[in-house]
Amino acid sequence: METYRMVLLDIDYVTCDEKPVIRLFGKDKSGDNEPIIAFDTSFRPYIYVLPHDTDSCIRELEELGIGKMEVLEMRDLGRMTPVIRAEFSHPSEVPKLRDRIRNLDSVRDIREHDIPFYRRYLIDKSIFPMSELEFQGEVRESAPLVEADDVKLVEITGEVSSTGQGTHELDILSFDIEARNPHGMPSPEEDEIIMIGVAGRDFSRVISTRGDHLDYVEVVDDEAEIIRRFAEIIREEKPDILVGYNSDNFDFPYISRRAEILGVDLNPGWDGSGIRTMRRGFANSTAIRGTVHVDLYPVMRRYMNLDRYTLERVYRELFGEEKFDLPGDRLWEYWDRDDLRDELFRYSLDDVTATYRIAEKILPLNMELTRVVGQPLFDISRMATGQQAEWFLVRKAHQYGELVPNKPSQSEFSERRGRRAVGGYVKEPEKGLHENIVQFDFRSLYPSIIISKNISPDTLTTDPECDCHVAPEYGYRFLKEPRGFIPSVIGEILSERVRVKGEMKRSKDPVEKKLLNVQQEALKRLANTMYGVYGYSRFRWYSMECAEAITAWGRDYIKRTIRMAEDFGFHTVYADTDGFYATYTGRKS
DNA sequence: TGTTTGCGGGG
DNA sequence: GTGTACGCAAACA
Repeated sequence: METYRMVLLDIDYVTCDEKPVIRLFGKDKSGDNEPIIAFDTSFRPYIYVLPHDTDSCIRELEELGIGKMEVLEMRDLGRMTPVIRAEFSHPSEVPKLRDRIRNLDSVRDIREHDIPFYRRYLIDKSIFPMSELEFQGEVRESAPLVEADDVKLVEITGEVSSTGQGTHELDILSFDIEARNPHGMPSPEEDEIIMIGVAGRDFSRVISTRGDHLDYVEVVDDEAEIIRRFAEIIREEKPDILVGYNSDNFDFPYISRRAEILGVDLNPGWDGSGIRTMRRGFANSTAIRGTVHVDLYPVMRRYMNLDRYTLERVYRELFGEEKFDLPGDRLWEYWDRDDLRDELFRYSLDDVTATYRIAEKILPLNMELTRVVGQPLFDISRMATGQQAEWFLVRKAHQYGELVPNKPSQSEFSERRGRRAVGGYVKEPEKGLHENIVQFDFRSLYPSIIISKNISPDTLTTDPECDCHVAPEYGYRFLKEPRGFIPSVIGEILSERVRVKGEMKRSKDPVEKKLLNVQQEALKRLANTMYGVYGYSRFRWYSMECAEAITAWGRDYIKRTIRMAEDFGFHTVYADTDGFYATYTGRKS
């Protein structure tokens, strides 16, 4: 048995002899950064059962065939409650049995029955994707469902833990396809792929069937060969991250369909698996096992506020330069005409280089969010910020011994929808040019209010006798003691941010300084997300009372501050939520 | 005024 | 995958 260290990139589970096997994909840090798959056969799924009566509940669960059970005390929205931790042999048992368990006479409720198995593993083992982890293991000749001879295989035979190390120089590969499109948007049913551009740290090239006079073009025989070569590059390079722009919904589905039509078998995954496209509601997501595929389009939509999110627009916004562009509907002409073809090659190369540059700029923040939230970058890059906050809280709940509330049912969801908390106080700006303006604003107003007023679903009370903070306008009461779950978590985030900022100030190394800056930025984003999620209708810790109380206190504070300023002779010209602008008149208004 | 539908990105 | 999912503007009733 030896100790291994690896940077965790991807995680999944497979079934072997009817048992689940967790597989961790990453780069070996105890070796020479080579690809490694570590697998763990010892982890089992479980849910929490809240009984009316513990003994009869255990009996009823035994009758259902639940073998392993443990009685625990956990906190449920502030109240200590006995729970039964019921273990299953396989994740697929959970959806099969949970409704029957929920409907047992002795059962009050069930919890944490919808946590994907790989997420449960990350949370329970306190390990973080894009960070280094350490484990005891033994090298194996083979691993469950792995058909590859170029990856190190290790069975986990001892404890898994985080080393706390986070630095790892990222290996990013970007890609972009071009198709011949004589009738508008290309359709994979009839329109061939003519180019695939790829770019890494110190190379960029275009794979195509033409263009052999250009040094950046790799010429291959036919379309099937373009696709095969692309999959081969991914398989051989095994980059940490593969990025595209709208690649979830365009490039990858297109490549997959063309490969299918042409009869090309693709296996770019570390385990020899192919391109997997999954339906996620309306949109798709596409994954390659081992390599983290990040579609920058949803990332950029969340990252900045623009009218449009075309690659051109986003690139201009980030770098202040124009990208080489061609009219999209005429690209096929550029391919067909000898005098225009070189421009199409340049366009392809420019697109893929732009994608790479955007990735270099944007991924660090997503890496840090991944490290803080503790879910895979693949998921984080596709999650709404509210979801990121929620998964962060699910992890914290496990750490604190708190039960995670269930997701809202369809009826709860539709009831919540449409209800909106009143927002911040706004005083419409006075028209005109104002001179000698003074400005005031609160630093992170809402997070501070949540902490100072202890606003949390588990501190909300109807007890008129309690020692409470009472919300203005609404009169909602929040216990002063003990500290609520969400205020504690926000407090943790903010003090961690203070620590990181201090370290940043002390640091002399510019690279380290930059990393620490991104770290504190990620923490700031997470803290600022927390106030909004109380009113987010899919949120597990949803509470309209909390959402309303926060903004009510916010309005109260800003209005009182404005009043005080006016008593000193200031005149407010404009105010919004957490700050205001004023002129000095010297007169009390 | 409230409710339903359609779209974004990609070539 | 312990699945089934966004958010907004425009069009419509």
